[in-house]
Formats: sequence, structure tokens, C-alpha cells
Amino acid sequence: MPAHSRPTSKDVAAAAGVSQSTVSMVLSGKWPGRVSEATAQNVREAAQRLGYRPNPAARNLRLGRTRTIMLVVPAITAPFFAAVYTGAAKVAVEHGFSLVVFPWPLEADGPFSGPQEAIDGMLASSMGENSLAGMRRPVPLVMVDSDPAGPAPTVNFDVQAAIGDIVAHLRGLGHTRIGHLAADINVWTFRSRALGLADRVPELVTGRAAISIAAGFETALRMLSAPDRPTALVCDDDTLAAGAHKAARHLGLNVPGDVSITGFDDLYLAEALELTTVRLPAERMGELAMTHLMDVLEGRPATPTLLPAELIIRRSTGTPT
Amino acid sequence: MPAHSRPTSKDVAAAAGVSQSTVSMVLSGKWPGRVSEATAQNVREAAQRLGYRPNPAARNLRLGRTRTIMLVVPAITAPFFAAVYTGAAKVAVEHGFSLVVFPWPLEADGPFSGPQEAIDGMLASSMGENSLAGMRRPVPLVMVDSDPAGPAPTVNFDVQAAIGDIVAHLRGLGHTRIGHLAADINVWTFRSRALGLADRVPELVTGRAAISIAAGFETALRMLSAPDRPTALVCDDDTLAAGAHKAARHLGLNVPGDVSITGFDDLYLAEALELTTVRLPAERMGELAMTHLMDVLEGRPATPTLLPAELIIRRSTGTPT
DNA sequence: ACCCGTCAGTTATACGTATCACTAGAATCA
DNA sequence: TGATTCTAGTGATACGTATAACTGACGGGT
Repeated sequence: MPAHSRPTSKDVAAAAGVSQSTVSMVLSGKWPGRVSEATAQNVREAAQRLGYRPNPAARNLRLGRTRTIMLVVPAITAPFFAAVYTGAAKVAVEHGFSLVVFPWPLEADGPFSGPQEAIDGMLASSMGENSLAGMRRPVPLVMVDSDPAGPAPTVNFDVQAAIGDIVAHLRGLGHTRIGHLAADINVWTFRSRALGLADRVPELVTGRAAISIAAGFETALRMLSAPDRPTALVCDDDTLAAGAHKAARHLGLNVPGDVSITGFDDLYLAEALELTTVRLPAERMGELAMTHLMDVLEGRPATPTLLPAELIIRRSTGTPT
Repeated sequence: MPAHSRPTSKDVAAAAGVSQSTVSMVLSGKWPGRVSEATAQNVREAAQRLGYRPNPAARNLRLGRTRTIMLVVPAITAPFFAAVYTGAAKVAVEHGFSLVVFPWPLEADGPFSGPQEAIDGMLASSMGENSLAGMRRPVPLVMVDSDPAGPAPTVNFDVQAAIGDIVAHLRGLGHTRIGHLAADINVWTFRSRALGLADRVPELVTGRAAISIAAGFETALRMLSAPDRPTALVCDDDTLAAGAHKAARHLGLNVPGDVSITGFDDLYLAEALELTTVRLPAERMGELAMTHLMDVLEGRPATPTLLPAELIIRRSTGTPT
């Protein structure tokens, strides 16, 4: 073995006094009984001694796969997706896969056109219908926080239960005029929240905003300035809730005395502002989604999953005065 | 070409009526003049028509590289690192590289032991000295927000200028008792902030906390309860500032009337709480670091870079009353 | 007429792995 | 005892690419 480069299975073979194919058989562990235990030990020792690590490129070429999974999300800077990534990456490396992020903006409404060639599978979240339609069929896919009726197995939190919890909490406090500060993005999870809310709250008023503190602020300002303003604002995520919180402060309204506010996610924001919010099991969702994807890749069926999401009650909700 | 699998350069060759090597020469573009323009056109058309994409595994095997960069950071869920990732990934894909994250906790003080085999280069941030020492030499490395005197070229923001801006701002408002809510993590960037602050503020009092809202809250509570409490708290990041903000509220202290608070990062948190903070050019740092790494990989020298960081003045700082 | 250089390609080969096809000797069996 | 099966391996090959080495044709210079 040349001193400057990594040892190959051929080097290990030479060191152990066997052939390269024997090394491969021993180390892959897929050929029980093909090699005597004594020889196997010998090979393993030699590999250990030389610090042998199989060359992934050669293995990928031979096996026709890449051991790479692509995570398609709008932005890794959004804490929810960062948490999904973290959970998914953990499981991926356990299985010897690596996970790369492919950003696919929420606004992108055309068919998905990522590099679907060099990957073994895909995890995706928050894609519009049209984008989804652009997925070429053969790539194994698991979706996170997406329509269970869609083309791939999903890992979701229980949106309807969460909405139910929020409404029950607010009704229990005595709220009768409830507003919805909705993310104006046409993806399943937000449509689903809106529908669930409309089902349970006949008097619902809705305002729409892009997902940012600034946009939430503007829209909440409008909603809270209206005559007969809502006494509670259900926001589609914590960023919007933070905007609403700021709007309330700006209007001299007391939180929660004059207006109660709830969010979704339970990021730093919610802790800092002491927001009542639905804590999404983002990291767990990433873990499970990747586990399911591994199942699919190994030919096992993937079981769609619904996780509970906990309503965290803090100081942004209370009895209307 | 079998209908079920991707076309190879051999398929393209057959379609264009030339040899595989000609296809390779044409498509790599590295052999100007070796192939006639007519043939080249012909090959390019065939490749286009078949939808040919080179097999990365084969290319990697042949060329002995992986086109993969590893980003070593404590946690991708921290918004600063997520932003660095975003910037770095953008540049990486432009160069045909993919970027994988390897988590290396702040607490990890042993030598770094990531899989340094299957990558072409590394970007790292916030590593302790001992971890850094564990890096095997030959892997090209660029560091982000790290000691410029370290073993690799760095991309930093101007910590000293930022500290200078904060102190000047607070002095200008009339503050005389300034405290430092410090991250109790032994990495260069935080040591550097503490040193810069100690240089400029003789009366400095320091409290230490892990980077979280809860820990910041506890420590700030202690600092703000002391006799002769500071009238301004310089926090090492926005999370700690959020904790300090909460502590002030908890003690019935007015922000900024009774206590001014500053942070670092300019995440969502700072916007939501209207914190005065230093906006770090995280995404730009990621971009530049990856650009430098590409330079190194192509044999060009990497130029260490210092970016300005802007002090964003909001409502958490003011004249002490 | 001879040699040489250039042009425009082709052929052959190596990268490192996994696996298929084969085999020498030992063990089993009728 | 001769035929068969089993054991524990070896040897050869293919994955798809990039490139070094080769080749035949043509034109120019002397």
C-alpha cells in the first residue's frame, strides 16, 4: 500500500494473506458461513490494523446507489425545518446515509425540478400540489407534515387534535370572538388548520399574512383595530404570534387581558414571549420520517404516522376582561 | 440502453455514433480542439435528447474525490449556524458539491473524530482548541467565526468593532455600570467578546450562563438583583438577551428605563422583543467560507476575511433613569 | 518522394468494490 | 470404493467515468 493514500480492500487482502474477494465477503457480513471464523478474524484484524474504510464511491458505483437522501424544505433557517433536519440526519448517519438539503421555496409553484438522479430517496415537506406532481415516480419519498392523501407516506402531527385543544382552551377561558391569523401559503398543513378552525368556530374571522413577524404585525394590527375585534387570535405559527403580540402592544392592548394569542411550533420565540403555543414534535418527526424512508429502501412497507402535539399553556392566553 | 435505467456515456456514444471517450471529452469541456465542432454538437444533442447526467459515483471513483463538504457545527438548529449552512450550501451546489452537516457539540472537548475520509473539505465553527487539534492535517479546512491565529483560514465578523459599537452606544446614552451576560462556553468568539469588553469597560461585572433563555433568565435575575446593579447588560447572544429581558420583566424593571439590554445575532427573537443587537452576517459568512474552500481545493490561496457587523438599535436600549 | 506534424478520433485501462463462477480438497453417502 | 455434496476459498468481471496511449488520414515542407 502506498504510504500516502488510503488502504483498499486489496491492501487488506495482502496483509491478511487472502484474496480481495474474501475481504469483501468478511467485511460485508452478508455471507455467513462462506469463510471460516479463523480467516475472518484474521481479515478483521488486518483491516483494523490498516485503518481500512471502504471507499464509498466505489461501493456506490458497484451497488448502483448513493447512500444519499435529499431533504426538500423551503428553508433550513426556519427552526421547524432545522429540527426536522436534525432528527432525520441522526437516523440517516446511523444507517450510513448522508443527508443533503435542497431548498424549495414555498412560493415555487412549478413542478419540482431538483436533481433527483444522484439520490436514493427523498424527504419533503411543505410542497404545493403542483410541485409534488413534478416528482418523478421511482424515487422513494416520505413526506413530513403533508397531506396523508398525497402520493407518499406521511409523518404528521395531529393537526385536528391540536386545533381542537386550542379551541377548547379558549372556549374554556370564555372567549366568544375568535380570530385566525393565517399563513397565506397554500400548503396542506395551513389549509388543514384553517378548515379545522372553521369547523369549530362559527364566528371565525380570518386575516392572512406571510410568515414573518413584520407581516403578522401588519395583519394583526388591522384585525385588532376592527370594531368587534376578536378577543383571541389563533396564529398559524409562532412568528405570526410574535407579530400579533407586537401589534397588541402597539395598540395598547393587554395580553392576555384584552387579547389572547396562540401560536404553533414552540420555538425560542414562544419561550421568550411566554406564548401559549402548540409544541410540534419536529425532531421526532424527522427521525420517524427517515426511519420510514429506510424501511421503504429496504423493501419494508412504511407506516404513515400521526404524532400527538402538546398544547403548551403560557401567559399569552387568559380570561377576556 | 435499457429502458429502466439511466443513460450512461456509453449510451450517448452509441446514439451519437462515436466512442465513449469522445463523449467524455466533449462533455467535460477540458479538451478544447480535440474534437471537431460538428461532432461535439452531435454529442451534445444526443446527451440532451437522452437526458444524460454523469454518474457521480463513477466520476468520484475515477477522480478520487467525493464532491462533498462537511460542515461541522454544534447544532444546525441554532439559527446562526442554519444561516451559515444556507449560505455555504448555495455556493457549494453552484460548484457541484454537496454539503453535509456533522454535529459536534460545544461540550465535546476531545479531539475531533468525524469521518474525515469521504470528504473533499471541511467548514467548521465554534470548535474548542482540543477538538481542533484532532483534525488530521491533509483535509482542506476553512473556519467560520473562529480564531484567526488558528490552523486554518477564517471568515469572521469584526468582533472588536462590534463590541466597540455597543460600548460607544451605551456610553453615549449615559450608562456607567455595564454588565456582561456571557456565554459560558470556551470558544474563541466568546472569549474574544469578553476580552474586548473588559478592555473598554473597567467597571465590568460578568455573569455566565449556558446559551438558552432559561439559563440567561436565571443569571440575569441574579445580576439584576445585586446592589448597585448594572444599568446595561451586554449579552453574548439574543437567546441570553431574551432571558435577561424576561428577568427584567420578572423583577418589575423597565426596559430600557431601568436596564438596557443588547444581544448578538439578530434572529427572530431580537425582532420580536425589539432588542438592540449586533446583526451578524451569518449567511454571507457561509457563502464566503465556502468560496474560500473552493479556492483552496483548486489550489488558489484563501484570503482570510473580516466582515463588518451592524449594530441594530431598537427599543431595548435607552437612557438610564 | 519522403518525413513529419496535426487533426480527429478510437482503444485500452484504472479507480475500488461486490458478487458470480469456478475449484481443490475434505467429508458424506450408497 | 466411486460418486456426490460441502467447505473455504480464489479468480474474473462489471459498475461508469476520465484519460493515457495509440492510429489512420491528410497536408505541408524540403
